[in-house]
Amino acid sequence: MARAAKADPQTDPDHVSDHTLRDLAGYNLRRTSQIVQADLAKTLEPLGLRMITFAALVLIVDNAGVRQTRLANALAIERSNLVLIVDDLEQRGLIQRTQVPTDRRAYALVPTEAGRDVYASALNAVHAHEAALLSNFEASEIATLISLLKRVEAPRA
Amino acid sequence: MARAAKADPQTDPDHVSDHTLRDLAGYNLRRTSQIVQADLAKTLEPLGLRMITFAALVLIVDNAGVRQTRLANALAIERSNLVLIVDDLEQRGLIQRTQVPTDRRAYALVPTEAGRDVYASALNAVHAHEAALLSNFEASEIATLISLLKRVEAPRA
DNA sequence: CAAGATTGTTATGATCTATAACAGTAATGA
DNA sequence: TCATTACTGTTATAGATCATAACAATCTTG
Repeated sequence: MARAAKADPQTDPDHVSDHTLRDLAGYNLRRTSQIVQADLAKTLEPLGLRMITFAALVLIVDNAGVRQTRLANALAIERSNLVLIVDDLEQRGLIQRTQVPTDRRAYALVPTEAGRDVYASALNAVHAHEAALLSNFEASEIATLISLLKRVEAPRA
Repeated sequence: MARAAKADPQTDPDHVSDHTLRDLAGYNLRRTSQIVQADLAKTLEPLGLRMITFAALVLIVDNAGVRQTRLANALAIERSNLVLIVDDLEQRGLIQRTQVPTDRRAYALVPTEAGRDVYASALNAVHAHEAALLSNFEASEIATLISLLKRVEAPRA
């Protein structure tokens, strides 16, 4: 609990003070996000999923039949960048591109049984990851954090 | 006030439900961070600064004489990636690489007068940007957000 | 039916990041 | 002392990420 003397920022001549940056919400957001994303990536790696691939799978399972343009909008990425992500999920047999009877341009994205299985285990892994990451937080504090993050985002939605 | 009928998520057949992702702190963190970073980048662009270049300049002004390895650690980036950032700042005449008498391998990074000027105006711009971004937040809420973000990061520091 | 808009796709370039290797220099220990 | 080891800044490189433009096929609209 007591800080080691040599690590005291006040007396360590090599300490780099970053209080100016740490007063900025944007900087803290960036740093925290980087750490959590890196950790989350490690959690999903054994399942063969990247963050964005996982997110796409979740939305396809939760919204069976969704089309690519709407999925890209929901993920806030470009349609063109979604193509390879959907290719990936399809090649792994987790989803399928099925024809839309009323529009021959579009594909309805539907999960396979395997896709639903991976969805379930990936979600479990991510939930466990978050519980560990936030183990020193009260449930109400996590709710507050998420609520505040959403409110920052909301005016621009 | 009242939501337009066609935009009601409950009745809009094209609505993509993302509640599963929105329950995850990591996903909200990612989305919010992306938005804020993009906005912040626009704020700094007129000053010829990128996010990371701005952050480096701030730390050099606040820690005159800091060396590159420590600066890279403070910014949580690789030394090799810092080189071009320092090159950039030096070529703009905002900082200087000065020799360290006790170690001929290292450079002490010090701000120029111009660097201090850009620091001041960039910081003003960023503060104004954050005030606008968080205009619907109480001061205490911003403090809470920053505090929570730091606590997520802290155990891994 | 003609003009315009939309869907998924490909190609491409910009940016960002991590890794490995290197020369020069410093620190360490036999 | 001097041989080994570690550190500093640097270069080169490859991977990942992302936005933009252009395209054919298809749909919508006037």
